[in-house]
Amino acid sequence: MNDVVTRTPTAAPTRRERILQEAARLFAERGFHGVGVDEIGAAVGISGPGLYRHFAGKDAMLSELLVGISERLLAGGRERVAAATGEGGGPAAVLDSLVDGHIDFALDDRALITLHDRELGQLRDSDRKQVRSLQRQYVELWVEVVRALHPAAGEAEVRAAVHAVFGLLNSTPHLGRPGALPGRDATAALLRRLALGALASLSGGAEG
Amino acid sequence: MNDVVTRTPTAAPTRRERILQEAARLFAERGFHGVGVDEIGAAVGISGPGLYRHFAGKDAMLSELLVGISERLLAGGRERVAAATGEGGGPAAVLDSLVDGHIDFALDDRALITLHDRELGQLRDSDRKQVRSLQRQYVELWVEVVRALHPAAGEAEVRAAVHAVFGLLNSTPHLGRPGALPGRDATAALLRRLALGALASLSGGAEG
DNA sequence: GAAATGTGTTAACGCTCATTAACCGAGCAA
DNA sequence: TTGCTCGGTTAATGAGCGTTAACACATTTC
Repeated sequence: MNDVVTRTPTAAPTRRERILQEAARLFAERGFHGVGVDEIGAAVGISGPGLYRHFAGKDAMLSELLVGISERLLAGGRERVAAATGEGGGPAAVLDSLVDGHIDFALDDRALITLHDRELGQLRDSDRKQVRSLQRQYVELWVEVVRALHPAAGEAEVRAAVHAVFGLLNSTPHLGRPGALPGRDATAALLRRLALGALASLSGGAEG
Repeated sequence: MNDVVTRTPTAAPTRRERILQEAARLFAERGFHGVGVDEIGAAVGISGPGLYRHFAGKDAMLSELLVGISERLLAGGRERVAAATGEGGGPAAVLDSLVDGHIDFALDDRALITLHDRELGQLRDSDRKQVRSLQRQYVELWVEVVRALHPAAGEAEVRAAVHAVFGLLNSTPHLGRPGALPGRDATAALLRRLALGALASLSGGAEG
C-alpha cells in the first residue's frame, strides 16, 4: 500500500509525507494528546477521519515519526563514523563529524528532536522498545569514540557525559523562536564549540 | 484556606504536599494528560474527586508545581549570586555557585525539572506568562555572570550558550534509572566539569 | 450539645475525541 | 460500459475523563 521510506527528498511531497510533517510540527507545539486528528487533517487540507486512509491511527503517526528519526540519527552517525575513519581521521576527527551531524539534525528537525524524548512514553510497547534500541546504539557510537579520546575516563562517566552533550545540542528548541542568534551557521558553530568544550573536560578530572 | 508556601521542609508532609509530590512524579512519568485524577488520588490514598478538597482542579496542581519550581530556581540563584558576591568572589566564583545550585535542583527535583519544559504549554495563559517571566529572570542572572567572564562574546551568543548549558545540566532524567553513575556526588562533579568546560569555550572563538 | 467546618465517599454528568460506518466521485483497467 | 480501487466526505459511536452533586462523618467552636 505504502512504500514508507523509498523516496528522494526532492520532488513534490506525498500527501502522506505532508501529514507526517504537519503532525510533527503540531505534536511538538502542543503535545501528542494536545492536538486532535481534525487539526492534523485541517493542516493538510483534509478532514480528520480522512487521515485514516493513510495511517492506522494517531498512534501510528507518532510511531513512524519517532522510529524514523531514530533510524536516521543512527544511520547518519554510522555513515559519519565510517567516512571519517575511512579518511584516516583519528578519534578526534570522528567526534567532530558526529557532533556536526547531530547539530544538523537538531537544527533541521527541531520538531522531531523535541518529540524524540518528550513523547516516547506514548508509544506502544513494541515501538518504544525499538526506538530505545536505536537510541542505545546511537549512544554507543558516541561512547566508543569518546572513550578512545579519553581512555582514563570510566565507561559510565563517558556515557553520562554523552547524554549530557545530547541535552546541550538538543537545546535548540529553547532558543527563542524569532532567532535569538544571527543565523544557522553561527548557531551551529557555537553549539560545536560548547559540545567539544564540554567533552574536553573529561580528561584530567577525578572520576566517579 | 491554604497557606501554600509557609512550611518548613522537615516535619511530616501535609496531605496537600504529598499530592503535589505524587502528581509531579506521575506527570513526569507519563505526561500531564497521560495521568488521571483517580490515579493521583490513589497514589496518596484517597479517591479521585477527593483531590478537589485541596485543589481547584488538575490544572491548578500543574500550575503550582511549575510556578513553584520556577520561583525556587530564581530565588536560589539570587541568593547564590548575593552570597558569592558578598564573599568577595569574582564572576568565576559566582558562576561556580550558580552551576552547583542548578545541579542540586536537577538532581533533587528531577521530576520538576522534566515538567518544567515539557508541560509549560498546558498552563493557563496567565500562569504560563508568570513561569516564562521567572525563567527569563533566572536566565538573565546567568547571562550577566557569563558576560562578565567572557566580555568578548556577544549577548545573543551568551544567552544561547546559557540555554544550552541548562539543557546539559537538565539531562539527568535521561541517565538510565538504576544509577548508571556510581553516586550523586560523582554525577554532580561530572556535570559541573562538563558545564564549566562548555562555557570555557566561549572565550577565543569567532562570534556570530 | 449544636452548629459549622474540613475532608472523605460514590454516583452522575457532560464534553472531548479517536475511531468506525456509510456513502460518493474520479480514474482506470478489462 | 462496467466495476474496482483510491482517497475523500459527514454522521454516529463509544470510551475516557475532569468535574460536580449529594451525602457522611469526625473534629472544632461557641
